[in-house]
Amino acid sequence: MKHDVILHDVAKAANVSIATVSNVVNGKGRVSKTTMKRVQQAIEQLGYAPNLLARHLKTNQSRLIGLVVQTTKPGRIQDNPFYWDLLAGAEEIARDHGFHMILVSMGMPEETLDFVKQRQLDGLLVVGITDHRGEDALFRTLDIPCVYIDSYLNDPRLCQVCVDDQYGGYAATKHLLALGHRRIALLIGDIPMDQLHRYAVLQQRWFGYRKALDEAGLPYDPGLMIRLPTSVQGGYHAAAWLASHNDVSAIFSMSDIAALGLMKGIKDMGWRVPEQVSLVGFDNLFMSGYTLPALTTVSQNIVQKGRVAVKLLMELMDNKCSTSRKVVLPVELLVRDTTTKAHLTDRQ
Amino acid sequence: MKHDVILHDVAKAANVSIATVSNVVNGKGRVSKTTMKRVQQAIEQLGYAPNLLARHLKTNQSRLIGLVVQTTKPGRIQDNPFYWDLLAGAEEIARDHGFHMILVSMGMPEETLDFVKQRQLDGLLVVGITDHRGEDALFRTLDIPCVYIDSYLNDPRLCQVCVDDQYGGYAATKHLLALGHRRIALLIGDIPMDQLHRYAVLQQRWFGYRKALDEAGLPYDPGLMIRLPTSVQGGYHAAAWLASHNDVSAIFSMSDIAALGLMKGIKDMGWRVPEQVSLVGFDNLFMSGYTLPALTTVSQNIVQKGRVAVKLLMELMDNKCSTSRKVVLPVELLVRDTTTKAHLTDRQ
DNA sequence: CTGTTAGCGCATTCAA
DNA sequence: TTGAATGCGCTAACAG
Repeated sequence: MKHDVILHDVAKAANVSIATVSNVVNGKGRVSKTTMKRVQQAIEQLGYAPNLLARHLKTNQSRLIGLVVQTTKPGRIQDNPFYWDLLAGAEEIARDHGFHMILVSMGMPEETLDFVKQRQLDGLLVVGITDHRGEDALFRTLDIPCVYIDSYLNDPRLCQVCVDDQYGGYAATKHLLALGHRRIALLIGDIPMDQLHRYAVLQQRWFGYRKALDEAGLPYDPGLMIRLPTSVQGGYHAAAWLASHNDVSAIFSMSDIAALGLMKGIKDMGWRVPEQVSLVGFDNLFMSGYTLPALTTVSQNIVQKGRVAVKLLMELMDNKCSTSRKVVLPVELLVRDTTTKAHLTDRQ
Repeated sequence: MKHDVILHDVAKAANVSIATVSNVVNGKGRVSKTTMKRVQQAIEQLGYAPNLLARHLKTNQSRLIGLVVQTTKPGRIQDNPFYWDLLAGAEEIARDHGFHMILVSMGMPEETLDFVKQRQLDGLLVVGITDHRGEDALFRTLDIPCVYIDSYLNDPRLCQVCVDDQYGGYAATKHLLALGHRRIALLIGDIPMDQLHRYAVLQQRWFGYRKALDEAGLPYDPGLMIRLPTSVQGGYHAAAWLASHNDVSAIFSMSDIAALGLMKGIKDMGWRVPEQVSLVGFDNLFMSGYTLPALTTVSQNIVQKGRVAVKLLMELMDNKCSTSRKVVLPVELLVRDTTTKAHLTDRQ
C-alpha cells in the first residue's frame, strides 16, 4: 500500500486544522456540531487511525502491560500451560481499559529492566518471584505499577494476587486425615527442603499440610517429602518411591500434572487408586475431572487470577489503591474419586 | 523516581552531541575509540535506555509482532492451552531478532485492523482463519507481513505454516484399518458437515480419513461422524453415541482433549479400551502418554510451529522469502496402548 | 570523526 | 470555536 493516513490528511480533507481533528478524535476541547460531523466523515472516508507511537511519545505512556514470566534457560519461556489462562484473563480486562498485553520473558534481570524502560511499559504483572533473591527490589527500581502474582512478598505496600495456597494444603491434608490416613506423603517438587522458602507457593501449601498434621496431633516426617519434578514424568517416577514406602496410604501432589503421572505410575505397578493409595492434586486442570478415577483436587481459577491482577493494576495506576493491596482468591477442595478411607493392610 | 534519562542527558555527561551518543548506541557512523568509551561510560552510569517509542516513531516501525487469535465472544480470548506453546515458540525466535510479541484477540474484524494500524505492528501471526469468510482479504488490506497458521488459504502467495493434517488423519485411520477395524467413527467437532470447509484443519484430517478408507476399498459412511464439541465434555458425551452404535469398533478423535473425555466416558459405561473400542487421538498433549491405557495419537509440535512461523515472518520482512512460502511440519503417529486388533464380537 | 538540524505524528498550550 | 506553534526523544542527512 502507500502512506498511512495521518492527522494532517484528515485536516486537509475536512478543511480544518490538525488541532481540531485531534480534538474530535479525543473528544476534548469544544468543537461545533457541524465541524465535528465534517471531521468524522473525513476520518471515516480516509480510514484514519491514530498512530499510537506518536500519541504515546507525546503523552509519555504506552498503554502496554507486560506479563513477566520466569524463564529457565535465559530468554526462553518456561513450559507451562497455565500461563495462557492467566494471560487470557489479564487481556480481557486490559482490553476493556484500552491496554494491551505484551510478553516479557525474564531471562537476565537487567534485560528485563531494559525491556520495560525501552518499551515504556505502563504496568507489570510479575509471576512467581520471591524476595529472597532480591528480585522484588529489582522491579522496585523500575518505579512503575506492579502486581505480583503467586509471589508472597513480605512488603505490605506491594500489590499482590494469589490463591489461598495454605488453606488448599490444609484442606487437602485434612480431608485425607478424616478418611483415616496417617502416613501422607507430599509430592512437593524437585527442590531441596532448605530451599523451600524460595518457592513460596509450594511452601504455603506445605505449611497447610503441616498445620493439618499438627491439629491432628500427628508428627511431621521429612521422610514423607517426595522431591521429584512438578511434571507428568516426575509424578510417574514418584510411584517407585511409593513402592518402597508401604506404610504410606495417601499422597498429596502439589499439582494435578504430577498427580496424573503418579496415577499412571501407580496403576502401571498394578496397584489401585484409591483402594490402595489415595491421591489429591492441586489446580483442577481441565481434564482432572475426566481421569479414571476422577481426581480429587484443590481447585483454583487461574483466568480469574489474571483478571483480578489487571483490575488491581488499574487501581494502582489511578492511585486509588487505598483498599486491599493483597487479594487472596479462594480455592476449593473438590472431592472426587481418588480418595477413600484408609485401608493400610491392602498393600502390606 | 524522576525523569527518564534521555539522549540529551548522556550527551551532556559525556560532553558530546546527541548525534554521537545515538551513533554509539546504534553502532553506526564513525566514532573514535576514546569518545566511544566516554559515551559508553556515561550511558552505564546514568542507566540510559533508548525510548523505543521515539525511535520507532522516527523509523516507522514497532518491532512488535501480533499473535492474532480468534475469540468466541467478541473481545474474549478463546480458551485453548495450545496457544501458550505457540506463543512461547514464537516469542523465542522473535526475541532473538529484537522483536516482541503482543496479543491481538480478534473479536470484531475492524477492531483488529485498527489495533494493527494504531500500534504499527510490523507483522502478524494469524491463527486458524479460512478464506470462506473473507477473513484473509481483511488482513490483506493491512498490507503488512502475515504468516497464517493452521489456515489452509488457497492463495499461493501467502505465507503459511501448518502440520500435515491430512497425513495425520490418513496415518491414524490406516493404523486402525491395519488392525482389522472396519467401522471407524470420527469424533470431528461440533460443526455441521456442510460447514466443514470452514474448519480447514478438521477438513484436512477428514480428507486423510477418507483417503485411507478409499484405499482399503471401504465406503464412507456419514453416519459415523460424531458431531460433538472438541472438548473433554464433548468427548465424554461421545460415549453415549458409541453405546448406540455397537458395530463401531474404533474411534478416531480429532483432538486428544476429546479423546481423554471419551476414554473416561467409555470406561464409565463399563467398557474397556482398547479391548472393546480402539481409540486414536490427535496432538499428543503433555499427558497423553500418561493416561491408562496410554493414548495412541498423532503427534505434533506446537512450539516448533510458533518458531517456524516467526522465522518465516522474518524472511518475509526481509523480502527474501523467495523460498518456501508454505511450510508443512511433520506429524507422527505414536502407537501406544489404546489401539488393538478388532474384536467386533466383544460388544455385540 | 563530530555537531547541527529537521522532522516522525501527535497533544497541547496560547492566540485569534 | 478554531488554528498556529511547540516539543515528546529519537534517527539520519548533511555540515563542519
